[in-house]
Amino acid sequence: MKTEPGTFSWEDLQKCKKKTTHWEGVRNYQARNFMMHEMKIGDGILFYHSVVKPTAIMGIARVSKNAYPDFFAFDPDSNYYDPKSSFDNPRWFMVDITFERSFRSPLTLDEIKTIPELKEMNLLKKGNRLSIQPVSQKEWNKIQKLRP
DNA sequence: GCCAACGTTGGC
DNA sequence: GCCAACGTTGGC
Repeated sequence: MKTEPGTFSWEDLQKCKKKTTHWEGVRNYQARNFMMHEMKIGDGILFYHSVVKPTAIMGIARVSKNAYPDFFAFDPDSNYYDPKSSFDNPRWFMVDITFERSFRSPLTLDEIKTIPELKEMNLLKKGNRLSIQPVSQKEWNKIQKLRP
């Protein structure tokens, strides 16, 4: 899961009550569908800081609640308000995520690029803009070895 | 700050 | 259903 640390950072997550937050504001259908259909309680998450250098995976979080309606879409005062999403027919969904552990040092995009096993990661693909991306088992295992 | 990539919108 | 215009993302 990608986030701009200026909006919501790895440190912010650790300051949350129970180190848990709802992942509101996803307004892309592919990312939404992935949350709705693929992400389940207990699944591992690589938490990635985009835009602000050094861009890097900061650590591991877990899905702690399956997808449910993103209620920020119902709030006219929210930046994430979407009048086309209603309580009865919600268009946008979110999951809850919980902090698990920080990497000793962030796994930077530059480092990821040097690792042959991670060459196929969605993160490295040109034009990739999706804020939530699947990670293969192989990639996951390799990253655990790099940052035990 | 630039710009490629790409998703969304809306007129037709 | 097409596609031009527009907005956003995000690495560089």
